[in-house]
Amino acid sequence: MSDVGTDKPRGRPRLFDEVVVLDRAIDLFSSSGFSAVGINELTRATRVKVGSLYKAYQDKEGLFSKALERYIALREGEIAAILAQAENGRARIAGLLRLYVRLSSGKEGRLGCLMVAGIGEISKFSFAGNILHGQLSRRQMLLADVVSQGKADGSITTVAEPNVVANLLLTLLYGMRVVGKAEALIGDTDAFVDLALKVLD
Amino acid sequence: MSDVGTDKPRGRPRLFDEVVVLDRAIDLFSSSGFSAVGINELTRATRVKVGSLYKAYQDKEGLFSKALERYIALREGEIAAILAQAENGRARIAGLLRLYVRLSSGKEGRLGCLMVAGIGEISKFSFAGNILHGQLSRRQMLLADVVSQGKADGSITTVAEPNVVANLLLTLLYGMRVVGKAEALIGDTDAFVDLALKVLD
DNA sequence: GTATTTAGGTAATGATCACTCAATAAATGT
DNA sequence: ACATTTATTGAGTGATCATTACCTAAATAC
Repeated sequence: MSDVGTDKPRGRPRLFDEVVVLDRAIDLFSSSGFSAVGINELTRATRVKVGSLYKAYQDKEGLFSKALERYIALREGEIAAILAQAENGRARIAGLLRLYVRLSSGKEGRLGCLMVAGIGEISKFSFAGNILHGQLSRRQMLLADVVSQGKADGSITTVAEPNVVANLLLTLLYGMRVVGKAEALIGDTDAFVDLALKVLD
Repeated sequence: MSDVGTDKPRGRPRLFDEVVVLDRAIDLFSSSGFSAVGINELTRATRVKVGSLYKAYQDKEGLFSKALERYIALREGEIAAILAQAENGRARIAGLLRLYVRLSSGKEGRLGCLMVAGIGEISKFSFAGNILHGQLSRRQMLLADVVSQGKADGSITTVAEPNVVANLLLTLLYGMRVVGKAEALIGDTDAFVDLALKVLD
């Protein structure tokens, strides 16, 4: 074993835990949006001094971008786990809908979605805009893929094109995050998911 | 005729056109969010000096609230017209879905939805938060009402409760605004609407 | 050892932030 | 005419904004 890539980094090692910093940034940006969160607030929440923050992330959008990438990775991990344990395409979609109902309820719902927050200010981003667009299209493709699986395994019978179904599901997922942030995703959540699944018939 | 309420106002008349000011504010806040728009930007766009703006609206949230109220009134007007000309409940829902597809496409889609922008920063609002919550619940009730009408006239056959259907439709409408802002509401829009209407079957 | 590299910490940058105040202007009421 | 009311204007408020420069600290490389 040559342990490639494990060689010691050159300068002084980082003292702060990047994962913690990004998680705090995720929470702040999710609940208030990019512009509403100041560097002061970020330094207070992360306990990382402003100089270190700028050395590590160049600027505010750089920090936002890294937080967004971590947010996406975490969510995609959750989703992969849900997809893996479901027995067919329809069950996978049902699992995703249930996940987003949960994400859009209670405290987590009020916190909000970093993707939605980012899209709200997408016009002012350079690099972060690419991340947002990329994630939207990857999510759309993933949904279309699952719909195709469901059509193949017989659990999804709609004659609609997988891309159209995926578009509608994508819209539903992010719509839940908006409505849930305002605590307006109320009522029988099982009935809500069952109803949404009708677009697969 | 006594022309009640038409008596001349007491002091110096307003020089600026409030409708124009609010429309500019709607555009700015919709596309960037509340915190991202500065007073400077608002004075430049409206050509109203900062002092006059503050005399008229007290503070930035006051201006945002008035803009939001106008935005809601305009949209509800559009919606009322669409509902009035449709022959049954299902056609009314179809009309609303088509409206939001249009709102979520092209330049208007990129501009974004002021409701969604407001919800994104709802935690920092006092008065504006009530407007947002109120509009969400009124829209939810309107949707449930139209679904009930469709059930009564036979054009909507689902056994799901109108409230659940309304919740799903509400989620779809705002989801379209999010996805549309990122220019990701693509593909066959007629097929999209047809598919969404399946939740009424 | 010394040089190099990277991070931490702090004070300070100019710009912009939301907001206020006092003076002036233009209308109505009596 | 004169008092009252409301709007306009523009300078000025302190606070906060994102960002940088500079010095020190801690690691590796030679």
